[in-house]
Amino acid sequence: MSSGVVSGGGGTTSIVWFRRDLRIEDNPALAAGVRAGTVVPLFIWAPEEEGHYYPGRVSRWWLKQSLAHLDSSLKSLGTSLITKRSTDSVSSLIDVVKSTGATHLFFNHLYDPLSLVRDRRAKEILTDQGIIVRSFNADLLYEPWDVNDDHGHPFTTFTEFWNKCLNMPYDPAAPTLPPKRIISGDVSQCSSDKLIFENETEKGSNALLARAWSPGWSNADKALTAFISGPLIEYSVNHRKADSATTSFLSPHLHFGEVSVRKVFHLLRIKQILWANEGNTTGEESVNLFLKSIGLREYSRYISFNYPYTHEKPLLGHLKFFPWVVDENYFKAWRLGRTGYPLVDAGMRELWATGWLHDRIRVVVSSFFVKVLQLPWRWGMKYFWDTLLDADLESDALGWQYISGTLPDARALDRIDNPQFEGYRFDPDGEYVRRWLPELARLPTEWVHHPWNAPEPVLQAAGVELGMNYPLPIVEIDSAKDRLQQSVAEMWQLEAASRAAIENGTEEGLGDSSDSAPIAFPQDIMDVDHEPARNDTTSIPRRHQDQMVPSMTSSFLKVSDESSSEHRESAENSRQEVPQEPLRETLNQGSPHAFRQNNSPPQFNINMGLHNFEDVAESSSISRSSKDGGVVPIWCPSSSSSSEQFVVEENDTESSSSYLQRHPQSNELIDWRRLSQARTKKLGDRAS
DNA sequence: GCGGCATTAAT
DNA sequence: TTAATGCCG
Repeated sequence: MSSGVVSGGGGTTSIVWFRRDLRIEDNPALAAGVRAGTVVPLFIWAPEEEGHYYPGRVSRWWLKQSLAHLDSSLKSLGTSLITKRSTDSVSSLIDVVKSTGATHLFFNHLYDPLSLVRDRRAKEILTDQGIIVRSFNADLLYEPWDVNDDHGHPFTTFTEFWNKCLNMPYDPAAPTLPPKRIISGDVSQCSSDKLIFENETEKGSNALLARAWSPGWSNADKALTAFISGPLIEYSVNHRKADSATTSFLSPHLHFGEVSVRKVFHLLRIKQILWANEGNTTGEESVNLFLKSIGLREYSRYISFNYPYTHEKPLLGHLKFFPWVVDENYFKAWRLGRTGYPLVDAGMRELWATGWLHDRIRVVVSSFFVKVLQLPWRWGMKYFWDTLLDADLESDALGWQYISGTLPDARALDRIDNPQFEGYRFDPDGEYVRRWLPELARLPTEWVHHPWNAPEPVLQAAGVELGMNYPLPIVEIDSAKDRLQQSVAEMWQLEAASRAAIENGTEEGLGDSSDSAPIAFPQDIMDVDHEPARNDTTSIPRRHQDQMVPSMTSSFLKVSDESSSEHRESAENSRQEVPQEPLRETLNQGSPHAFRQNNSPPQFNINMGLHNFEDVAESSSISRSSKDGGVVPIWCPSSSSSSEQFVVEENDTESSSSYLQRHPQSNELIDWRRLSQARTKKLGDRAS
C-alpha cells in the first residue's frame, strides 16, 4: 500500500462510505481511504430516507447487481463491502465507526436535496464525535459552487452554464487509477446485514433485465469504451431516431457512479482532438453533442444544488398557478400506453416493459403528458422515477421542468408538439411503433402515426378497430391547444393577482412557499380501477395549485408499494399485447452492433451547437489544486419550505467565504421571480 | 455574392 | 414560434 499521505497508514482506519459512486476507479473517497491506511468500505441501504423517492423496482435491481460487482472487486483487492440495512444512515455510520475503531470517514458528494441534508448531518455529528470527515467530488466535472457568472452568481440558463464549464481556466481533474491493493480495517466486530432489494414477484419481473444490461463499474467501463470507439462517431447523425442503436448505454452506469464522468470527458476529448485533426466534422459534432448531454447531467446537479426544491416546485414561480388537470383516467391511459397517439403509446409500452426509453421519446411522452393532457408534471416525474432503470432525481427534475416550461430557458409553455408529426420525425418508418404496438403492426407507414385518419378499409385490412383494440385519441390536439391557451392565460391572471395582492400587502407569501394545498400525489390514483379513459374534457376537475408531494424530509411513505404492484400488474397485462422484448435477444453483450436499444446518457439530451474547443488541448495540462476533502454541499431545510438555508461548510483554509456569502440570493426565489416577471411582460405583450 | 425559401432543432 | 443554416437561382 502506498505510504499514508494523510496519517501514515498502519493505525488509521477509514470508513469509505459508498453511495452513488460504486466504482473502484477514479474514486477520490476510496483513494483517500487507501492513502490513509486501512479501509472499511461501507454501503448503507436506507431507502426509507428517500421518502416518496423510494427507488423503483428496476433501479433497485441495478443497485443490487452493482453492489455485488463492487464487492467482488473489493474482495480481489483485499477487503470487502460492509452492508448495513438502516432507516437512519447517520446512526449506522456511527455504529460502524464504533465497531471498527475507524477515525476517518470519506465519502463523495451528492447533490440531491436529501443527500445535502443527510450529508451535512453526518459530517456535523461525526465531526463532533472526533471523527475526521472528508468529502470529495467524484460526480461532476466541476463542483456547482465553482461555476459562476462574472458577478459570482450561479447561472440560470444551461447554455451559459455549459459555455462556462467548457471555458473554465482549469480542467476537470484527471481520472485516477484504481488502487492496487486495499488493506482491510478490522471488521471482526462489525457484521454486514443482508440487503434485500427485490421481493419474489419483483425478481420474476426483473429476470430479463440481466440479458440486456450488465451493471457494475467494470462493465460500465466496457460500455464506455465500446460506445466511444463505436457509435459515438455517428452519434450526431443517429441519436434522433427513436429506434436507433447509437446511444451510449451509460446513463444507469452514470447514475450509480459506476463510471467517472471525468473519465468520460477525457476520453471524449481525445476523440475530439483526433477527429478535429482529421477534419471529421461529423465526429466532432458528435462529440460536442454527446458532451452536451454530459453537460445537462452536470447542470441537473448544479440546479439541484442551487435550488434544492427543483424536484417538487417549479423554478419559475408562475407555474404554481397553472390549472393542472387532475384526471386519473388520463394518467392511467398515459401509463398504459393507451392515449391513441401511437408514438406516445409505443414509448409508454417500452418504458413499461423495459425500464428504458430513448431520450427523444422521453421528451415526446412527457411533453404530451404536460401539454396535451395537462397533468401535473410531478406525477409524470414520479412515474419515471418508479419505472426507469436510470431514474435520476436531478436529471428527471430538470427534464420535466424543461418540458413544463418552468425554466427560464425552457421551451415555450404554450407550445404543443404534435405527436403525429414527431412520429414521422423520430420514427419515419413506423418501426418503433410497430415493435411496441402490435395492434398497429400491420398498418401502412402512411397511417401508422395517425390511425384515426386512416380510411376504414385500410384499418380493416390491418385488423385495427379504433376504440376497440386501439383507442381513439384521448384528447384532440386542437382542443388541447385551446385548453392550453386558456390555462396559460388563467395562470398569468392568477399570478398577476397574486403579485398585486402581495404588493398591496393584503396577502403574504402567496408567492413561493408550499402554501397552496397540494394536489395529492398519485398514490390515490395509482390503484384506481381500470376504466377506459373518457374523451370528454368538459367535466374534468381542476385545481389551481401546483401539485405538491409532501415534503421528502418528513415523509416515510412508501409510495412505490402501490405503484410497483400496479406496475407489475400492468406489465403483465401488457406482456400479452407487447411482443416479447425482441431487443433483449439482440442485445449481445460486448458487441456494439447489438446495441439495439437507445441508452442515451442522462435524459433529455438534445442537439445543440457547442463551441468547438480547439483550445482544449492546451488547457489540458493545467490541473487545479483540489479543494475537495473539506467541502460538503449542504442544505438545511427549515420549517418553511420557502426559506431553506443553504450553507456550505468549508473546513478548507483555501476559502473562508461560505456559499451563502458568495451567492447571497442563490437560494431565494428572487432570481427566478424576476425572470418570471420579465416573462410575464413578454408573454402578455405577445398575447395582446 | 446575395436574397429568398426550405429545413431543422431548440435545455 | 423563431433563429440559424443551407441551397439555389
